[in-house]
Amino acid sequence: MDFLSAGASCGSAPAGACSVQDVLDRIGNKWSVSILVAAAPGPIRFSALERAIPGISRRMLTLTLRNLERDGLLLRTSYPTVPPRVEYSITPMAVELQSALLTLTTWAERHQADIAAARARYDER
Amino acid sequence: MDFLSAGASCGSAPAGACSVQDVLDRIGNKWSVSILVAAAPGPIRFSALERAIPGISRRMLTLTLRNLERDGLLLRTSYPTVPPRVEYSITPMAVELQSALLTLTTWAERHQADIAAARARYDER
DNA sequence: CGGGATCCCTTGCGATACTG
DNA sequence: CAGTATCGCAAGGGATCCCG
Repeated sequence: MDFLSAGASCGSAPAGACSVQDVLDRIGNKWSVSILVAAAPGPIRFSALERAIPGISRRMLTLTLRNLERDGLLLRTSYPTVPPRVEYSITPMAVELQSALLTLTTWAERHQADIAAARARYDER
Repeated sequence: MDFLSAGASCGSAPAGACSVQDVLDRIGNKWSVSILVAAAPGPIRFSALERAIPGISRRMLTLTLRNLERDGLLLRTSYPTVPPRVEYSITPMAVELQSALLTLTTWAERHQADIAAARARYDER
């Protein structure tokens, strides 16, 4: 059954996995979700993001911000002052994405114990 | 790979990103979703999976199957015949996960044009 | 302050060959 | 048929330094 039916062509994924894979390729990396969460609802400054996301490097913050901006999930606004000031806000599209991710969060929390149990059982052998 | 127990805290993620990150760490790789989709509702044999997922290598199919089985998302049943026969089925928990992913699919399809446009705009400069 | 450039290590993944 | 073992490349990501 393909209730995960896809619209566009998406390389070599089986029918149904395509669109999901597309999203995952964008936000399935180490920092995207953390940034999206931390940047909501915005605006928030670069240094504030850095402080809000423990463990992220300056490099990865910049890179991930660029990718999110490129996909239209973040809006970057720079003010040509001295010292410079840059603010990021999430777009309406990203807000909708967060709602979608909420479904995943619910699933994760509901089955977190089952997963732990399954792992324990598996690792025991 | 992550050998921490599933019950552990999500470490450095901001509040709210934790559970989602947890799911993404499991299925955010290259083949997990494709396999879950192809294996539904099951049972399906190893070679059938291999044929159903174009481009996957034997190695990655095996590895990803193991991880999914470990997390309790797939059930592996081997029949000690000659030649051997192994069947995989997705678990009820994985079925629920697919429903959750449907939300993401919907989002992806609805905004796929907007994303493409945002990218084009960004790349143009 | 908000990055870019460079270096380097680690991880993911593909290709290929072998096996019960 | 359903794997395992080994190799090697390339992407991901951290640390550090520099710069307008």
